[in-house]
Amino acid sequence: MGNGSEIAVSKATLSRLPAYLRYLKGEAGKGVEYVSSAVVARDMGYSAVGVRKDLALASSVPGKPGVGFEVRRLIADVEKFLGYHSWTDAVVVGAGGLGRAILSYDGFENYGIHVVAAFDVSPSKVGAVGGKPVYPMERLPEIVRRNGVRVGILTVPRGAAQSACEEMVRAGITAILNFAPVYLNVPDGVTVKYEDLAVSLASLCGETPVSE
Amino acid sequence: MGNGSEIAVSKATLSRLPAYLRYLKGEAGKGVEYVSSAVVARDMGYSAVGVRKDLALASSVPGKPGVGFEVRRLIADVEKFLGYHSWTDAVVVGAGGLGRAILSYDGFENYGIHVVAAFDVSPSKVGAVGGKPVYPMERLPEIVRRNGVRVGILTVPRGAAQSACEEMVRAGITAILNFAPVYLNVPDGVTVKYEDLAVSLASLCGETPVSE
DNA sequence: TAGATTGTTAATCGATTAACAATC
DNA sequence: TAGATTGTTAATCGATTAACAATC
Repeated sequence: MGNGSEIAVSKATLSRLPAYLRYLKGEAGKGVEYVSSAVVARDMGYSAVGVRKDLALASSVPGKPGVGFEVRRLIADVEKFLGYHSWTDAVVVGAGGLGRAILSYDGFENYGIHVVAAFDVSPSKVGAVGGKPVYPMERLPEIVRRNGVRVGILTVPRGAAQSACEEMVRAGITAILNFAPVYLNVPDGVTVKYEDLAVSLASLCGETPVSE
Repeated sequence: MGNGSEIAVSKATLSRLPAYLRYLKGEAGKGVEYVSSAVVARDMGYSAVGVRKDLALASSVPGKPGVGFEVRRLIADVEKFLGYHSWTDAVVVGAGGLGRAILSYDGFENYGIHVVAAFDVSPSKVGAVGGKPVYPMERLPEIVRRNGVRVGILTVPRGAAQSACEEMVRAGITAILNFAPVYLNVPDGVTVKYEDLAVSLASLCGETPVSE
């Protein structure tokens, strides 16, 4: 679809680009103006050729032979490439510990994500957290529709996840970031991404060299 | 290393196994006793042959032609295969909103992860959350060493992340799950896994079909 | 110019898909 | 036995690595 001039970008590259961004921002903060693919590769544990291929794809300007890539321009290019400048609205469903932590999380704004509001079944949770309103669950459809929100962050307890998910889908949510450690049954056209903190941690442990 | 009888298991398979586990537990909860690769594939959006290859690797018993795999046994086998039954201790550094949410998170126990304690520089955070102690930061080395903890969960604000990370490494932590949205500089032998909530959400948004 | 570093083309590697015989 | 579903072997596909000419 589109005009056919799109560049094919591999999934693997796409998953690495946010890591470059994080690294480059760190270097920029240290006052580094140029980076070479060799240095980036060493610091990040990638191969230099891989880094060049990835960056060539996202950079608006080719790297300078003998010099490398300009850090500040590269940051802007990668952000643009990833679409972090086009804003996306999201809602949080479940205003318990994790939901509240997410409401106060300052990292989203940098990625073009705007958390609109949170929702909870419990009247005691209604109010505001981190400057964001927490509404009773009944208002979910109204607010999702009014703002045309497509993305929802699900942070309810395990047992409430499936039914909350169904409410979200009914309200018009089509992409769910699920923190509840359960499998969600969703209709076609709805994407679920599982953000299982325990799995992340377990996979990290798996990488720890097990000595004897 | 080892006795040479180890089976090569692809990274791709390893990353899918926790997803199978989540799905299988959901089915078990519904009372399903057997699943076929075709059904799993349809529900999870994989290919049936891929599912068979993955499950063959983790299952202790071959699937029965004409019937499929026994759900309960498969769950036990996959858990065993992933090593979720060998306990790993972990500490949380940073007892703010996210740190406290993780302390009360009930999902870790199922994955063989035991959160020992949390630490915070602020005296006002010291105490207990979710039945877990929160100690002042000074006690990190002592408690990490005494328990032989290798895994740390970093949930301090962005600006404090690098120095907290260094304290963790000094104390003996060799694997860090980093929730701060910054690149961490660590010595060789230390693994960092970036758990950037914003990146997860952004990548989810990227999968949302952009209409016109 | 010389040195460093780039981008590209070809070769390798790993993972997925296709085809099919084996078996409950 | 017949049908469904399995596991395996070969073919395809995608991504990474190696080799090298181009260029600041």
